[in-house]
Amino acid sequence: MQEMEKAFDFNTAQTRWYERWESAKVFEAKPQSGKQPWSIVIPPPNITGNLHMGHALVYTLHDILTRFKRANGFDALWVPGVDHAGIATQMVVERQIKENEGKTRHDLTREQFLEKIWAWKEQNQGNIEQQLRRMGASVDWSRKCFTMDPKLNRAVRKVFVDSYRQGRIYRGPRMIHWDPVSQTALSDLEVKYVEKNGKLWYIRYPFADGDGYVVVATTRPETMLGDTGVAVHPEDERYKNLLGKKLRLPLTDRLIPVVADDFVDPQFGTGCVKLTPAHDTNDHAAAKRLNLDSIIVIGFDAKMTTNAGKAYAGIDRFACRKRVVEDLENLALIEKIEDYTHQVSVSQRSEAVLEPLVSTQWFMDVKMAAHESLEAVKSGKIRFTPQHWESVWEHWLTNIQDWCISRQLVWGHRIPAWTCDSCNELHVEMEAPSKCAKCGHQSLTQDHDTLDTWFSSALWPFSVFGWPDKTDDLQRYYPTDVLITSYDILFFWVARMVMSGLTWMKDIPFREVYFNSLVRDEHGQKMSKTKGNVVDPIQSMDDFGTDALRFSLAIMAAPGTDISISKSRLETSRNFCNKLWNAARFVQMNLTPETTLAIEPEFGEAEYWMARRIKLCLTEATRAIEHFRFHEAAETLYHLVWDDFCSTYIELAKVNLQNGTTRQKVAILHFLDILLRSLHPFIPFVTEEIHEAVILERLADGEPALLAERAWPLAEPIIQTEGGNSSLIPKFQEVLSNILRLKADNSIDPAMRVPALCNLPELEPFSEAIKSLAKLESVTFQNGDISSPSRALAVVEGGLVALELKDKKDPAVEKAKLEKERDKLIQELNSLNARLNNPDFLTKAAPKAIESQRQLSTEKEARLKTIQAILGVDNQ
RNA sequence: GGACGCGUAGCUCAGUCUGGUUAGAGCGCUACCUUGACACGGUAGAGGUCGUUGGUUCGACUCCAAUCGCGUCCACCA
Repeated sequence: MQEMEKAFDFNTAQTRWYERWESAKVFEAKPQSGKQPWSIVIPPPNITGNLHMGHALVYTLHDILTRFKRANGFDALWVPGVDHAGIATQMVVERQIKENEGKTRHDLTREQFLEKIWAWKEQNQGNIEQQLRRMGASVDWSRKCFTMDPKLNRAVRKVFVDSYRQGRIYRGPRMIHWDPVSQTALSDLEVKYVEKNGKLWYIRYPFADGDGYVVVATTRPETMLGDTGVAVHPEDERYKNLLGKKLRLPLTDRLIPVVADDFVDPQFGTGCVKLTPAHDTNDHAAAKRLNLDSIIVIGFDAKMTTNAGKAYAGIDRFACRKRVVEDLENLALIEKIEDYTHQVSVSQRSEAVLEPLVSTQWFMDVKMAAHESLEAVKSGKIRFTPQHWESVWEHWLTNIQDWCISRQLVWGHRIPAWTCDSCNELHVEMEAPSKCAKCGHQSLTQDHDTLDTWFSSALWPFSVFGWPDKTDDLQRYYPTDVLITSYDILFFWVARMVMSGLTWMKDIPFREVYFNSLVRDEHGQKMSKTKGNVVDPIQSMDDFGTDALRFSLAIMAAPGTDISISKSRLETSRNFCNKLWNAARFVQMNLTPETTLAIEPEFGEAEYWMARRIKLCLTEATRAIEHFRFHEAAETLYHLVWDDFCSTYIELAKVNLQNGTTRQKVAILHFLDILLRSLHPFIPFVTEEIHEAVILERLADGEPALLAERAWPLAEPIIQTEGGNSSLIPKFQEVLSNILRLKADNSIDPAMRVPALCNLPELEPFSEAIKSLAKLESVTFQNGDISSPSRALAVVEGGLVALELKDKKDPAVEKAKLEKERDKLIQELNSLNARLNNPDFLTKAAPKAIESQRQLSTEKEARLKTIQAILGVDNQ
């Protein structure tokens, strides 16, 4: 038998056990097992990514569920994988090339650049995978996927081609968000609005004929070079007479009309809006209605085009802004300038200020799929936890716009579309066509664009199982059971998975969605590098152990609330692991080799009580996990171990451990075994380590040697045993703590042994325990009055305890304590009795409620009587 | 402009959906204890009336309304 160290050493346990589990294939799905399947897919982390607290939380919750299901007899499968993360990865590698070689991506061919990214990917994918192992994630590595694997790429092409043929995907010029830094189009979702302090320039636009001008207000003066009209509200009396008049657009030689459209807010600015259809979403829509021209004055490089005029062509848009304002000022065409805070659209990834531009891109029409997805949640086929996300879901899907899916990046799934070099005929095919279907020409060029990263993520719940092939895995594990993810990708990912699942699998991708919390710092602040308050999960695991990290996250994970992670929380969890470790160490030290789990234990009062506590807590924990109430489960088990098992049961069992029969000793082994199995999903390493040290060589025949393979213990016969007097242990606890309190109140050295008395003879069997735990000279149980002037008294449920203190007794202290308790009781009784005398309460409240209040009142009366009696004695 | 979340002990948070004992936890704090599982420990204790106001109810931290404060998301106000 190996000796257990005094403190749990998490460092060695961590690597050791993951390797054991992995090589024993504990985490691999077992389709042939005949067990009911249960599956979950990982939200694939970016290959650029490093484990952060958000990941740590998501993986912890995944793993708790997966291990829990596995232990409950399911063929549990957790599919791991990573995401290629188009823009993010390309940006990282670009930066690296710049640093190492001083080159930009334009100095490389597409192929050279791609090669470098693949090399980088090979180098980095292992990093996040290793971190997943450190977390203890029980994923099935044999089914690991990468979003750009050939298998998944085929699924992407299949969806693209079929969607195109069904008319769901189309190509055309549309106004899109252009990122001039990353040089790509973005979808609406990838746009972030940040508040910036800017100016509102009021510019005079002179009438073409005669004197006078109108004044327009703008935040972007440089776009005026592309203006093709000025709009006012049709009902605006100030400007009604101007409709149809021509204006001379300053700095150009163009004449533009004054037009009416009701999108104009007469209250804002001057009530006149300049229209730049090529560079503003609103203006673009208005120009369409009003039949105005669109003039592109800003190019994809964010520099002014030749359309902007000789004086400005080639200048960057922001430099041009300054120039335009100067020029207008020189012409006295600036009416005034106001400070103005407004929302500027930037790329969520690159933070670059975006330019709305008209560009030819690929789009996906998602109206139909959105409608079905809405129904799936409304009808309850998919359930959200917390539920309030359903309203967000509904709002977004009801107002959904077509999705811009093409990106001008090289890293990603290349669009399977080819154009004939001769006749320009478009071919959308799974494979490159050998010749043009229209003219027979053999030279075709593939579209240079790639797909939005989320396009492949959307297919994840079925592409990982080999779709479009009808594989066994797909058959068995789709739909998955649960999705656990962060709410910030509700639209990006969750909605798109549901839409594509319903479209391509004709079935939902998962039955339940649990939105995990945001992890914040110890003061509830969002973590950010600039604030410097980032808590690193790797560091946390180094300092406190993986189990401590996992347990901390789990016990804080109340649905719908944020998590504050702090050093002190991690310490608490580490201490808990250590407590469990030491309890086990104590058990190990006291057992003989012949004490095994094959032996049926003999129960006394303490054992019946402990079994009841275990059953109650395990029932609660089971229910809690099934309802994603991980914090409740963790907390319940925490107190079961610490308060019930360590503080109460072990103390009571010490006598039996020293002198008892084998059957008496084996009870504690069973309890420990059950606790280990209950806690394993939360803290797998320490429990497995203890299991090896204490349980392994005492297992009953046929039990698996690894804790990770053993069953969830709720159905154990050992904890279904009913017997004993259920009120005895709580009474014992109350008596013990009152004796200790009397010692403390009377300033008696805890080590000083004095005699004690108690008039609850049924506690006689616990006299040894009480004597040793309270360090008493003796403890006598007897019926009747035990009060005396030389004894300190305390009232317990149904009786009294007394300490024989002789002249050390401090009557003033005792009197004050009792009076305080008496006053409190009187107050409580007053309000209780007022309620019980209220006819409305008696007629309207539930009988159950009335009964419990009555009982309470009776108990309090009894206690009050006892106290009054003692006070009476003292007063004499 | 909409929608949502949060406001409970010094700190970080549970509890509120399903109204009913004395509102809980961890950390921190006070006093004491190195007792042979554990000082990453033990014992005893102090500390909140649940943002504010009003309503519903026999009864509200819990339900409703209003209000203040904080946070988040969505939306084309130049």
